[in-house]
Amino acid sequence: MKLTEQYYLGNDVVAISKNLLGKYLFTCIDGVTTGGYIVETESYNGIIDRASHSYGNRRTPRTKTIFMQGGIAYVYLCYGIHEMFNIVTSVEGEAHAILIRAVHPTDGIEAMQVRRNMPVLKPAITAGPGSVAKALGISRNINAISLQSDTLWVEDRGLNFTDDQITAGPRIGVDYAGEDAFLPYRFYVKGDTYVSKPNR
DNA sequence: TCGTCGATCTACT
DNA sequence: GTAGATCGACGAG
Repeated sequence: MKLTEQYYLGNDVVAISKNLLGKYLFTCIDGVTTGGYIVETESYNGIIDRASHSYGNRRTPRTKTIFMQGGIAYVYLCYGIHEMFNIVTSVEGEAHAILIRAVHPTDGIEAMQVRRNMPVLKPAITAGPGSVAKALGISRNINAISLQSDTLWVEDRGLNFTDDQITAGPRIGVDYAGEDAFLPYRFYVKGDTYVSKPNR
């Protein structure tokens, strides 16, 4: 059930992003397992993608994780507040990454509510990348961790969405990326309550 | 060393 | 609809 290392090594990051919809993402942090199935992703297509941290082959202490071999997590801080969780794909040096923007929770919902300080369950609990990371207990100290570990992994439980249930569109919050901001690299499940911005 | 700003979310008007 | 939060990465000098 757990996706194999091989799954993450493909060189078509956009295809993998789309395929990840319906896969189950789990974390086991502090002995608590939380997770659900992925309903929204964005692709970051290596050093030629102006929206990516790796654009122009920019290697720094922060971005070096993206350049590693696929099958690991890339976690970083944005706006000084939010941690973002990405899955690194392809082989070493390609710098492909997939941002997990929204998850439909199925397991450990109470623990997520505590982490989010959200006593009443609302769709916003895992809608948006900052929310997903916080709800799942993901922080920068699991940056570069393997998705074969027992802390963080993705499962295939046979849930599949058809093309007419999936929408592709431009990515969010990447206006600075020029032409690349318009690429249809964002995928989400049409009509799912937990998608962050259904109307874009 | 310093200044700028970001793959965002929430609360409040 | 819009402002404020809040900090580290990065490029300029």
